Amino acid sequence: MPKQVDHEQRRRLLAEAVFAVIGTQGFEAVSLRDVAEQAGVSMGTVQYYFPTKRQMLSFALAHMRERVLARLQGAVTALREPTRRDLIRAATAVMLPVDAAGREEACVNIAFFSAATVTPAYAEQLRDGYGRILTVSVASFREASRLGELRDGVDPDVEAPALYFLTQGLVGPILVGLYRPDEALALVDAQLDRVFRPAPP
Amino acid sequence: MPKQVDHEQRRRLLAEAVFAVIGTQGFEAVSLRDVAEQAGVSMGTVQYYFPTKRQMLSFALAHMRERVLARLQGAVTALREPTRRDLIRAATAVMLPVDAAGREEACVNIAFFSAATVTPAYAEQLRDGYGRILTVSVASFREASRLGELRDGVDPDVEAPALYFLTQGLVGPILVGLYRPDEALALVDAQLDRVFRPAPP
DNA sequence: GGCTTTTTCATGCGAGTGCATGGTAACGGT
DNA sequence: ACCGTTACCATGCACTCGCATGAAAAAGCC
Repeated sequence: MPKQVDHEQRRRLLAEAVFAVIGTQGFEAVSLRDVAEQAGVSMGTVQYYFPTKRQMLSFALAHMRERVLARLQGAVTALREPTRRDLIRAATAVMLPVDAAGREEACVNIAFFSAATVTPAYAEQLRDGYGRILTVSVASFREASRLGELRDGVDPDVEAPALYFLTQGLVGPILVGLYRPDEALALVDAQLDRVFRPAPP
Repeated sequence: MPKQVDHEQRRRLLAEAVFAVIGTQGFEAVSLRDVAEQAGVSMGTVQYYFPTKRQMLSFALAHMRERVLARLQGAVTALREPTRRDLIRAATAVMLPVDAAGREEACVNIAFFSAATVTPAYAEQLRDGYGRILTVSVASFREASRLGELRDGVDPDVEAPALYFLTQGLVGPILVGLYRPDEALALVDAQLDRVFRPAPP
């Protein structure tokens, strides 16, 4: 029984094609034909790996989550001797559309957020994904608080969601050109300044 | 020359139908037939008032902005002897999907944000609309700062965007059920507590 | 090499799309 | 009362959509 291709890898390839189509032509323009063309295969192949369009999009959403997490992991491990603030700042920067990859991910994510308002399955996936990130963020802030890195009177259970939602709120405005990435990062830094104790020289 | 109907009002009616369709079936499901049925008219009528679908959606986006501003105005004027913090909090609450109207508006807005990533005309409209709100917010914070209502060392030019983008970032998570409206308002209040001086008894 | 299984593709189909067209009802001015 | 403008509607058309079908190509196993 021959099994020469890795189905999961093939699906990831198609998911990347989905991202490209969403990023260049928008979510509503995603069709099986466009995805097939973008991936360089025929339409039948797309159907072979995804029985239905919705399943394809659902897989793409799951793959997008993993892609973001991978990029986040990479950005974190790239730091040499980072402080906790450095880690949080790097993770925040990953979620902002500052480069091409981040912008594509942001476009895809906002598209799925929009679709999630009428497709509960997407909403559940987004809850899981972002809820996990939020949990990690809270844990990181709590650890910083335990180590005395935060200013007096700063509640990590408030500041973690605050920074997280601030970041989320910056994505849309950056995408439409209302705010520049450097302005957004400056705002994030200002927030971090107010939360973290100044570093001892 | 008979002119018995108000074209602008008719367009607003159709725009409201567009909102209903987006809110219940999603942005990509918006068709001229759906809008016509939702509005209780025929498809030809929709075409009569909007030469093309894109112009209809563009008008709908502009009308949505006015609807939000009207609801914001209403919420603000409903307050009796409000403090500046009360005003800012009320305006913030309007932009969060806490009730049915707010939720519908949020669904429509996020849909247009998504579409704006590939439709520059939408992006420009969103920039104008939200940029205006942001400007007003900054002005309000500056006024509060001038009157000494803010805590020491608080920069209104930082806090105004921070609160605004925090609010924007809360919209999506509330829509998908990751965060509850009361949690979001609590976060906003915490932010306001940190920015505004405690009220003198 | 033959054969089965896996993988890929081309094509067809019904449904739905945006838009164009021609026709019809309603109203205001004279 | 009549007519022209306005408002509205039903229908047709070319197109695209997701999905189903059947066949061709590729690849491991005997």
